[in-house]
Amino acid sequence: MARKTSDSTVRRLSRYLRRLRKLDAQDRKVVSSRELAETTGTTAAQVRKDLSHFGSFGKRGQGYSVGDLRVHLEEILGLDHRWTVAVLGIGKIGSALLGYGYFTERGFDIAAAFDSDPSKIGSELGGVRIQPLNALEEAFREHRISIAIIATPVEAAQDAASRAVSAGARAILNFAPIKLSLPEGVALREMDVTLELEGLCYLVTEASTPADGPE
Amino acid sequence: MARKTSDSTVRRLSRYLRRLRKLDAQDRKVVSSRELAETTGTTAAQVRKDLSHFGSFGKRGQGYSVGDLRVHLEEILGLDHRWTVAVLGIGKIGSALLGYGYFTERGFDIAAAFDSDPSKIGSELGGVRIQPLNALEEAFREHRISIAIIATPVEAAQDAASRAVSAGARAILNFAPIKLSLPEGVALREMDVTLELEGLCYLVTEASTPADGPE
DNA sequence: ATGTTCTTGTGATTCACTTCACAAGCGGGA
DNA sequence: TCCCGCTTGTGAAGTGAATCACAAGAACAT
Repeated sequence: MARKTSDSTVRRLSRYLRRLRKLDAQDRKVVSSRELAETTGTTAAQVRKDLSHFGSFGKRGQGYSVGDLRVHLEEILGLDHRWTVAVLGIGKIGSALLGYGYFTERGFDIAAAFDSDPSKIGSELGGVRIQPLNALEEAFREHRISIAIIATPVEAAQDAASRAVSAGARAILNFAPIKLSLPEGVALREMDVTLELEGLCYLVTEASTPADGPE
Repeated sequence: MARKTSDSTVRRLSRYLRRLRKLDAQDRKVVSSRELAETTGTTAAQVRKDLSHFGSFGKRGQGYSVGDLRVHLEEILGLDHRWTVAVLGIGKIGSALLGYGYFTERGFDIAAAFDSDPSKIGSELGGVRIQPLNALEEAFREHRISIAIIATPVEAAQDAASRAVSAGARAILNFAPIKLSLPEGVALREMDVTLELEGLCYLVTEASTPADGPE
């Protein structure tokens, strides 16, 4: 089943799941596609299309069982078990990630942290000891780490990523403002603050240029 | 000119600009759509389509002038002047942002920082003094802040955002894992680490389920 | 001049995602 | 049992973005 699920669909599924977990915590039993849509910023039809891609989880006339759908989505997204991640580069962003509370709560454990700066190595942050890069291979093997978060300065990002991949990483979350080149089959997502800020600048600028027309 | 530029186009323009600045620093004079495409992860046709949306900047047979195109893009994106931003919520992420070096370098100045925790107020981080939320309106006015970065805990995010908007913010960059509701006309971009991580989990999981067929 | 080579700019086409619209089905009440 | 209100699941239609493909044009050599 389920061929070629687009990135945007996956992102929406995550949002649905987030909502479902909240509803579940509130002991809600059922939810309609309409409500799910409104609270996650999409349309009812979209919700149903997204879900129907993976099976038929609802009851006509009733809606979806919060608990069941939650379990289904967790399974679809691969979130029915915890994930172990590593952070490479313990600068401002890396440090923030090590102490970021939502991770554990959402099923992600940071098992290892790496930096090349000798003065940082050995210290502990958020309960994780910072190790030198040459400990990377062993740590990845030992903890079965499959996701690497790249938070190094831009010059070091490609090397760090390549190294993580050869050590076994199958997915990279990249905070460095650079286009990483990775072997086929390694998943990649980017988090680029300045890129998003620049996008906002465009929107603000565009909205205030009296340049053209109504709307 | 230029009606309805899509988000994805704007994002690509940012990437082109980033590349052009680098080429400019290396004293490169011209660049082809092909090279620009390869170094930013898209196709030559896409680059030309994106640019032609705003005008005709290249020379047939030659390519684009690095300097000229850079200036054009900076103007299009509204990056021909500096922007002043505020950070709301000085927890892990907020602190990281205050010290994040790339901002200044990229034309963004953090002019103000706010938190509700009395123990944080008054202290200085990255050269910015942390203020109480009730100083927000005045600071926004004084510094003409148009972009607010929301880095509060999820419960406080909607309030913080609404307040920033009524104080004059015209764009919000939201780090809190919640769908903000904002008045029409206010630009919004989201940075959600767990959402991206979950997306990666899906990709990794999908890639390793022998479930169905060959590619 | 003329031809060759190169790269842009852009209509036409293809592709993928979203929205629409409605039959199918469930539960509850009379 | 039969009807009615409600919501799902899903083909069909619509929309918008990415890709293709090629004419237009620029430089340069001969």
